[in-house]
Amino acid sequence: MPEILRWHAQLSGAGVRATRKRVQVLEVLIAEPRPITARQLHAELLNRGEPIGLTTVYRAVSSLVDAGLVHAFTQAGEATYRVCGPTRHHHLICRSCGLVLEQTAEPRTDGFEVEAVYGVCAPCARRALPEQQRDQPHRPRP
Amino acid sequence: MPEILRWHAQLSGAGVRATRKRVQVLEVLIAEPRPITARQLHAELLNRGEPIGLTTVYRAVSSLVDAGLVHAFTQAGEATYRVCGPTRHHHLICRSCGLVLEQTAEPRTDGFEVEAVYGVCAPCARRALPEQQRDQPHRPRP
DNA sequence: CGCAGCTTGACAATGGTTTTCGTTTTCTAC
DNA sequence: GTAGAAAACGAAAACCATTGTCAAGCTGCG
Repeated sequence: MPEILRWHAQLSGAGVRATRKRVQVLEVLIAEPRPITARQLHAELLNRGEPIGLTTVYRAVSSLVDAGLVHAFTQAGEATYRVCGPTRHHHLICRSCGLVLEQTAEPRTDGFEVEAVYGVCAPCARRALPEQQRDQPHRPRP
Repeated sequence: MPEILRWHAQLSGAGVRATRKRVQVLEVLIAEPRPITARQLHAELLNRGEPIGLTTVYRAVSSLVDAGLVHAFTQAGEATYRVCGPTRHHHLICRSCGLVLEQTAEPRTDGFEVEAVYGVCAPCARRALPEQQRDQPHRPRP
């Protein structure tokens, strides 16, 4: 199924009209390789010459999340958004660089239905603390 | 090593004094089986007849997180806190009931250093959607 | 056309968290 | 013990992401 048809199917399936503003928000999200905040979305749309209100951006991403086209993350205490595929999956999110990987394998650790895994990706882990103590528990990196 | 000595060792190791207020905050956290918010911590301390300011609670949990005694989570958009063990580990957090499991095994999915895994625990998963469609991608449960 | 209902956006309100700043407590040196 | 310095404390204000309000605009349908 072509992407654009899938969008409309998923939107209407969730009772959400594919309005101009919502599609514009979705287009920005599709172009972004990693999760961005509502304010960044808003700024990017204004950059593109598309007048839109911040309130509308918040409502659009909310609709898109409800429709299953977009996934919401929490990074540094604020919500970020990114498009995600239609099949069941979970995400690996690097707390340091913001990289997101979609994983289709089902880990089911201890019976958990895993939705999001936060951690530090291999390149960021190598970059940080290359020679310092490594066995400290959960010291947040600056 | 007795718990109380470990606290002091970890606190002083992070350059944090084991003051009366911080110890009281830590005691409440130790008694709580799952993560609680700063406001809940504050209310519980007032309940116990310990006068403390909300600002101090925020600063105390921040110090305790820095010292590695407490781990911070994000649930429903606000920060929650819970004591955690001294050894390297990660957490499984149920988005539905707030249950937290400490895991010491290293999953290292795709080279990630896993810190926190958000999902739905088995009892909550059984309770929700027992017969409805199960293969929807990431539809947030109400 | 004309209505009903969804959508939009400026503005206000909310609420968790942090900053400010003056006061109090704690630690260290004597 | 006492003094002085540094850290901790707390009330109030500031901050800021997010949500609510409400009037105006748009869309589809009879």
